[in-house]
Amino acid sequence: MFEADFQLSRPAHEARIVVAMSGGVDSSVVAALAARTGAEVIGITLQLYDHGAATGRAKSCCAGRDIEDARAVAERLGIAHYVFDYESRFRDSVIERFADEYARGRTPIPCISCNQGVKFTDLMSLARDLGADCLATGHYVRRVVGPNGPELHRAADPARDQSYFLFATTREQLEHLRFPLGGLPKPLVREIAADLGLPVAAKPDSQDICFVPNGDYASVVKKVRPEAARPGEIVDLDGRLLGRHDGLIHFTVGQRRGLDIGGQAEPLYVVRLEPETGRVVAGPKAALAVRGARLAGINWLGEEQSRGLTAKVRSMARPAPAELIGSGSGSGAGGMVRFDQPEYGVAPGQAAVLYDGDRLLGGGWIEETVPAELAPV
RNA sequence: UGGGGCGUCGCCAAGUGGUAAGGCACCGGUUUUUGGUACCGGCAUUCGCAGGUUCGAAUCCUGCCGCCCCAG
Repeated sequence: MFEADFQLSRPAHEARIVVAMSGGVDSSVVAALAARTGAEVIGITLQLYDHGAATGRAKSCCAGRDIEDARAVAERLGIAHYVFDYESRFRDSVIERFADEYARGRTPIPCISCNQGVKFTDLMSLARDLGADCLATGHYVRRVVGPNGPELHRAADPARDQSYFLFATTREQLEHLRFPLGGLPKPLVREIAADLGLPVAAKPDSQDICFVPNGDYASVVKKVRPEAARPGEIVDLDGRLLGRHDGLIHFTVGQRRGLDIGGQAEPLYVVRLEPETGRVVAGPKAALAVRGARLAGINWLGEEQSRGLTAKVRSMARPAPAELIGSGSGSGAGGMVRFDQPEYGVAPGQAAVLYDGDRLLGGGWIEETVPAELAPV
């Protein structure tokens, strides 16, 4: 049977591990693996949003049914389990920000806000209060102890890698975090769950935004920021009117479907959003090519580095050769990432995450992009 | 109310006697712990309308309707 290494600094039987349990297969297996080490294990589940509306949804997390699942798993494993109500905190730090970003014509990544705020700040502080040696989660990333301390690496299975969502993790946080699934293929995780008879073994993977029912994120934004749904014009690259839309919140850069403009020789994509005028600018795929992006709020988890990097502008992209130029020093600075080859569908509000091989060095928030036709950045 | 042109799926558009291409849009699915992309599948028994010729018409003929252009 698989034994996970929780990289504890003292004998397991003296250690206390807090596991963030969402109610899904992954974090349930983490709890099981933690229990198997002989350490004292405490499962914590945060109730994050309207559990009434989410009850019964199969592919959600952190609400209603999932909390019951987490509780059942903890019971099965014979570990302590606590549920905390973090709805208001989640609403402020994730949902409100999510809506604000869309209202500004940007495209947010709520999963990163959630990891940084609720999970790696609030939950971690809970874990500390409980005297935990570490906080373990079900993220598919690897924590590798290097010569200069812990490093964050991509998951062994690139198809499951979640490092993109963790780029803003601080060194302090990484010190206390553990990711026992980072080296495992997903099928093995399910196998472990099945072997242990965990009730969630066959539960579907979560997907889409957890607090958005039916994938209709625009209605969530409208509910929080009613003023964000202003109709406007759809124009081409030269400003010619092509059609109309029901609000910027329905679009993101690189999007093809939903423009509802026919009669074209080739597909039209959203090239950019103009919150000031309320216009959606559409153009051919070639107009999507960007050579670089200006970043803000850069976080360095590893050593600062500008050359020999690869960058991901979306979670499931293959890391593309890039360099970072004009970067200030230290975390929080701005900079410009330049891609060796053009990237497509890069939206402000998304993240550019930097790697050196498998190691995640850091990343930043995309403020604006540099079209490929313009002079090299 | 003289002349010319045009009317094929929501849009663009092939097809001029042999039994309706394609693109865009749209819809569905697959992929995916963000948005999105990509991929796969679906999408006109019918060609402005009504007659006629023909074994057979969107394609030929006649009439009507509509739109556009030129000229008055």
